[in-house]
Amino acid sequence: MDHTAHTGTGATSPKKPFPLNERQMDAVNHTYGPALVLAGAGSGKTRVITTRAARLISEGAAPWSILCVTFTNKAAGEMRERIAHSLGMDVSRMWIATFHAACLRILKREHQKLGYETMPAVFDATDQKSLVKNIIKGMGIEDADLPHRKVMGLISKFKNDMRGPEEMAADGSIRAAKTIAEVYFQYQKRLKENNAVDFDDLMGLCITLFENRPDALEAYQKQFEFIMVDEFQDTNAAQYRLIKQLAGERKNVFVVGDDDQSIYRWRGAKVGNIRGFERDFAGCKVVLLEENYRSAGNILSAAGAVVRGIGGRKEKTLWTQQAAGELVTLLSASDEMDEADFIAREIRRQAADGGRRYGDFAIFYRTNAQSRVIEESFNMRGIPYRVYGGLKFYERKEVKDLLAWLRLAVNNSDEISFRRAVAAPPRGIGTTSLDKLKEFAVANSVSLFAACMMENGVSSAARKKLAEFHALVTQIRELAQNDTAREAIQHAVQKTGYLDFLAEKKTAQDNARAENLQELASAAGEEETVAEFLDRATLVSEADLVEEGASAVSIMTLHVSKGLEFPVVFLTGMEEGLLPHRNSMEGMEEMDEERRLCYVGMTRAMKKLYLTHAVSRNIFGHRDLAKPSLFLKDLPEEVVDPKMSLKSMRDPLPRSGGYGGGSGSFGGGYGKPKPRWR
DNA sequence: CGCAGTGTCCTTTTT
DNA sequence: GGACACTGCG
Repeated sequence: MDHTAHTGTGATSPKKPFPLNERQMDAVNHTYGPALVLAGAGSGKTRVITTRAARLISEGAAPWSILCVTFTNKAAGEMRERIAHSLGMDVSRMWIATFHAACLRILKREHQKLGYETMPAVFDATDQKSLVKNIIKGMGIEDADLPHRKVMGLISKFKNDMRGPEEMAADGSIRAAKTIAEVYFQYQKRLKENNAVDFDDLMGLCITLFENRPDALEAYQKQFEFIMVDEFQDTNAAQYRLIKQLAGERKNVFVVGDDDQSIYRWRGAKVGNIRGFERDFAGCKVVLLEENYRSAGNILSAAGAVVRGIGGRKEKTLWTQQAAGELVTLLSASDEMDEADFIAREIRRQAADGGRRYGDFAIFYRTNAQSRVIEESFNMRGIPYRVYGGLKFYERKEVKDLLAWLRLAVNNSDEISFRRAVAAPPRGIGTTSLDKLKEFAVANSVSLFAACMMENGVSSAARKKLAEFHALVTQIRELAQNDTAREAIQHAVQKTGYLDFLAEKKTAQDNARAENLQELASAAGEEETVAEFLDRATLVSEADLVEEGASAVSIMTLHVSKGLEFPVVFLTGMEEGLLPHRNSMEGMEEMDEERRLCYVGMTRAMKKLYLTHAVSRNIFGHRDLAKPSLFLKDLPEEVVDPKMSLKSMRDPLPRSGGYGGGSGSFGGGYGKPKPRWR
């Protein structure tokens, strides 16, 4: 591949013209004991990790003695490939995985030691949501008084801090702590009844296992002679604990991170783990990677200015041997349509000139809701694009419905899947029958599924239907045991009647849904078991789906963009309330995280960076005036080329009020208001 | 019991 | 402009 198509992780181009620099070599050659690599954006950290892993193996380490934890499955796959390529050998026995996938793998072997007779199912966000809502409802509380979103967030946060319901109840800083703690308690109980675990439990259970069973811990400590952790700044307390457990006395832990790219604090990530590491692994080797191989000089200066003022950060100054390159274009659009149109025209122009391909461009935004306008503009002009995130493929209704059948077939105790499958396609079993069935199941301590075949007190018509349903699931269970995942899905689509159900309706949406089911079948491997496929389906992330060198413009949130790189980047919606987001503008810590998010987006750009903002934007269906983001004020004047869209010049202020204190000015940001638009 | 139509609340960011 | 809960009809 000669063209600079984007690659997935910080892995950068497959073929590096430069040899490793001195500091990179220093890190690569570190063998025993703890090491902390502070790696700035684009400083070649992936290369350091893969080169080191390859070196360890070539010097005699067994592939399976290396545990390498990454942030996305995609990063894991790429690292594995690069190591295999550089060694010219099979490294499938190396442990390269996300925390979640690695823990799942451990639990598959060890779940019985934790009291699970059969391997529990992994509930995803949607399943969690149904469960939590169900519990809240069961407690007789209105959802408005206890938003399930908030409850889920708190439960997750506590789990990631390894704190239980009791600790939550006692936490004075939380409103309605007692009630939410009760939901937490019920939630754990119900998970167990469903023979299920959630994402956070994957880590929590491994920690518990290692705490309670020194023999198990010792076995893994012995196996993992070398541990490497990528994106260390985004590890949470539980993950860090796990690393410490596995590192044991040997302490061969090599972590790579960048506190400037810590953007998951809201999810429990602790940047403080970097400082914690220096304390817990006293005397660890510290390597600072500051040479950036990705971005042109002006991009780097602009990005650096955004995070410079953040308190308590590890001082790093990225530099590059590359030329300054083009100026960073700062576009003021009059509204979000105008913003989208500018981007679309700019991309089409550059693609038509032959200088760039559509795959060279990426568009980032803070919230998923911002994608729609951009899509519309692209559709109008026939520009190919792919949106990552938003409604995820595996969370679409039809996909979830079908997966529910498979999951129920594999795990008969899974009540959430039962309820979903029994209702899709509709088969005349409604809330009344299900309530009765549930009552019976609880009274007799059996699963809903088992209750179908018993004297369950449901009306006879419904009972017949339940028995039919039971038979169908049993049939699919047999398919699931004998067929490959792909075959099983194809059969299930037919047998459940789901395809016929969609075919009857014939709306455009139903056709799309039928196609999605087809896509689901092709997503399943031909050599994969159903159980394997279900695990994979639960743990895929958005970033995993970003295609290498796609011939379409990539559109995604800033969070998804982490680890990627593109020749041309548009960072949109640079407005107060959006970036920084209104919900994060209160606290200092939150604001700093917004800055880092901005920094992450900017540092994805290799050759050219555009920052765009709109003067007015439709939000919740109401048009609001938006001030340019205060982050723009930090940009050094000499690297920025401010522009106004033609529409804005004609009509810069559609309503009274202005923005940032005056038309054409950015509130005295990077110097005098002297727009040099062309 | 299922569905379509109406009204309400919204929305950060995701492994 | 959308997800989702509720309602009232067939």
